[in-house]
Amino acid sequence: MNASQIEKNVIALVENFNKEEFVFDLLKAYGISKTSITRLKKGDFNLSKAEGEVLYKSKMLFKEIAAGSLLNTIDELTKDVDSLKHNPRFVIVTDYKTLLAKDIRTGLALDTPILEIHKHFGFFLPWAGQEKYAQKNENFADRKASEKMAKMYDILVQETPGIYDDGGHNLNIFLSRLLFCFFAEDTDIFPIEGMFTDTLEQHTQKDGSDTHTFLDRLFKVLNTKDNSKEADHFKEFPYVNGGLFRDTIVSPKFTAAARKIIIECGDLDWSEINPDIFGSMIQAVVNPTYRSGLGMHYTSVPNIMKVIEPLFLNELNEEFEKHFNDVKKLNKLINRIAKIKVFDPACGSGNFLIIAYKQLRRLEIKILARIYEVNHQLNLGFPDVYTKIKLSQFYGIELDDFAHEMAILSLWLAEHQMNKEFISELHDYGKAEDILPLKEAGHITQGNATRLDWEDTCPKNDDDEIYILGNPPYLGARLQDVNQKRDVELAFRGSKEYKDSDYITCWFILGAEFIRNSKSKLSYVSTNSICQGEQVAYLWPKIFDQNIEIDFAYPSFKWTNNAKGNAGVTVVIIGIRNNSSNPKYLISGSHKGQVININPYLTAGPTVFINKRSKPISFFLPQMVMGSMARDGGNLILTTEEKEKLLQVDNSASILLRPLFGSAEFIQGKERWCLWIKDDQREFAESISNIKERINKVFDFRVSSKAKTTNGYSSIPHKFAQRSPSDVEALIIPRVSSELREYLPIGFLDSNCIVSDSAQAIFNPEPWILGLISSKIHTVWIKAVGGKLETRIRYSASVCYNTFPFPEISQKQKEQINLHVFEILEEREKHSGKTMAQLYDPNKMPKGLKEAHHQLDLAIERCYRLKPFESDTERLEYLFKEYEKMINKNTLLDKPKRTRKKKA
DNA sequence: GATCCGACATTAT
DNA sequence: ATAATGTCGGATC
Repeated sequence: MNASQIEKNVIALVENFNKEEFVFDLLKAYGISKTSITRLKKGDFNLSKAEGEVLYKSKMLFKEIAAGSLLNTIDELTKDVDSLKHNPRFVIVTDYKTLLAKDIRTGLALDTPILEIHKHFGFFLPWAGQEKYAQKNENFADRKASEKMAKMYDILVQETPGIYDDGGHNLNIFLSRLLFCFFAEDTDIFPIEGMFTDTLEQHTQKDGSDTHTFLDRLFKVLNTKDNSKEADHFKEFPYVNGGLFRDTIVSPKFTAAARKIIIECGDLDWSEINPDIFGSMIQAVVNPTYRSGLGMHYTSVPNIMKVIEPLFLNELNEEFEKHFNDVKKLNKLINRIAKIKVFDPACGSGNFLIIAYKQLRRLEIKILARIYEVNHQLNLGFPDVYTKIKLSQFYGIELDDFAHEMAILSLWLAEHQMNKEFISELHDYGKAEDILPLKEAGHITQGNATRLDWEDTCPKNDDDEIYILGNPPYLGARLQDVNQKRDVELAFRGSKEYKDSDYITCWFILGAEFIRNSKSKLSYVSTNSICQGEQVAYLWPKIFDQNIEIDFAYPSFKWTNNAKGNAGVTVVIIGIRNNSSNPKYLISGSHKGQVININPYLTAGPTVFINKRSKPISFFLPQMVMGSMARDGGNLILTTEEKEKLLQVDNSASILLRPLFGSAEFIQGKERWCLWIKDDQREFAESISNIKERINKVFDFRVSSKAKTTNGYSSIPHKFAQRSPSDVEALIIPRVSSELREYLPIGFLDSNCIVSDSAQAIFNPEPWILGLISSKIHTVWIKAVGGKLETRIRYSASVCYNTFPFPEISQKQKEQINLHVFEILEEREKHSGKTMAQLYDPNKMPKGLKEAHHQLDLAIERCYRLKPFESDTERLEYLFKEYEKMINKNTLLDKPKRTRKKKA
């Protein structure tokens, strides 16, 4: 069935609207067969047992509700694990007035009056096997143009030795000018369509020998007011200026091939180019590491909107709604908008600035249209209007020279596009000045934002309304080079915590200083690492100390954009402002929840910083250590096949082999082995040639490592670099594991096993310790304060275990908990063929095991207090209070440790 | 000597 | 392709 037929069907459905049959009619409209629908109605296809729900495998989960909270219902349903097992493509909720739907695969949402559903018929096309087309062809023009430009760039660089001698600045300006010409000749900036490419083609030699002189001359013409004395074919070109053509640069020499490709570039339709992201794509042209993904790290428009809306756009829109009928106030609002400064201190090719610019221009259009409407009703005249928003309200800093050129250029392109929109939306009275000669540009500075004084780029007056935004670079502490390390050190003003902080913290600290005691606010897209684990206590006290607070946040979500390759990172969006009584919001998906406080873990609780510590705060708990770290280049570790092969050659080697348990081995039941050679066994070990070879390889690996500590371990190539106790029983706790499980998959290993560094261990453990660590209340703590690998649970001794507040319990209580632990082990034993991953699969966990855990949870929580806990929020708040108490007690006993608490 | 993290890395589906 | 889910070893404490 084709799309237009489906549209007709949906229109017919609306015209003959029938409440009882609605969902079935809808499916029918998309070509679902009659028999399927009959069986769905009868119930044997309906996988849901709930009243008013229809769950149709891989198609949809539908629910009708009485009037009320549609939004809450759809939120709940989209999280309903049992239903999602059946892979419904859409979740639909309706009260038969409004219909909300969510596309589970793409995350797109629909919110429409049910009688207007035909206007959105495309939303459900995937039922008919048709994906939403727009997505696939998005940015086609940008991509095509980028690919062509990349080709031209390669040829130029290849054939022009010394082109980089000035660091590429000359070439960057040259490319930027070319792009302007391509764009100008297709969008009425130049008086004749295609005049740049045509003139070049007609007035240069085919062999490319004079292309550069032509371009040099043309660029001069574009920078000259009076061209009357120029040759005829140059005369028609206008005066551009704006700084773009101000400086004299030398165009690179062209070959026939290079000239040909420049003409091909010109023949593309550049009017389709989208300045929002075009700059980022073109940037990839000169940045080889981004080449394969074409603009890998540009921020997608929806994500930019997530920053801009709560930062200032929502508030401006509310102002507009509030003064809808008051022309005076509306004019005042426009004047306010015309003074706002938007500042991106890591602007790249400017996409945040461009989107912000466009959004403000669109709001201005809306306001002007409304003013016109009111005046019209009052029979008042309405003079021609021009925009009051100027590119000079937009500020940026960017390290990369080419990107900074692109930011300036893209802002001009955006201005031109918005002028067109202004005129067409406000027909009759909306006017725009000629774009040429280019006037004010955005204030984009090239340089290292961590070292520059931001006020040199974006001057700050007392009553200025400045919005800082952007997506500054992330780089973990171990991945920074010396200069970047120094950048962070300077930003931290000498405080030692810089050493383990992500590179982006520079932008938070400098930004906080910039907005302190002013009307300005700030919001970035950031790696979520700064809101997890040890880093929280490094960065956030420095922000909050300046009387600054988090006013909105989007907790962790996965980074995506439309580029070919996506960066592997999970991000958050954080907005900060000077302390205020205005509301605060935690936002996720379509849900926006008002909360009393947002703490640096981006949850709604009180502000507490959990510092990592080397000993358990609950001092009577046994020490937890990391498993043994090989640092062997893989040479001391063997697969089962490798082990078998080794034993076939020499069976006596078996005394040197031990089963190795890291996280994957323990959770997923994988089998690996390691060579565990004691010093007095080394001679024997080296008598076996395969092992001797492995030891040599370990030596080579360690010697050639760039880490000094690893070099040191080359003296003991027969052993793991760092070894935790062997020949004792162990409690193993995976260092990284899935966040989807209800309980941490932990367990006991016998004394022959070696725990690898991908797991933590407690040696010679008492059984009740397993009970403590696998308890619900402990998991709540881990998930709140622990580090994460993206969103996965990352268990560490110093952040998770040593900080966990647990009361000192009696021997009798321990024995009580022991019994529950034995119960759990017994339940696991009943399914001995299953791996831990299977046993603890949140959907398939055996009932008995679940019940045993539940009983354990109750017993553990009774150690804290007799009154049962009602919710995880309550558990966490209680734990934070206990933590505070213990910290204060410790502070009295020994040297002070930093901890603070703010208002709840 | 011990560690927490990764604009990630690798395996399932 | 996308979804699921944890390695390995550096630089720092």
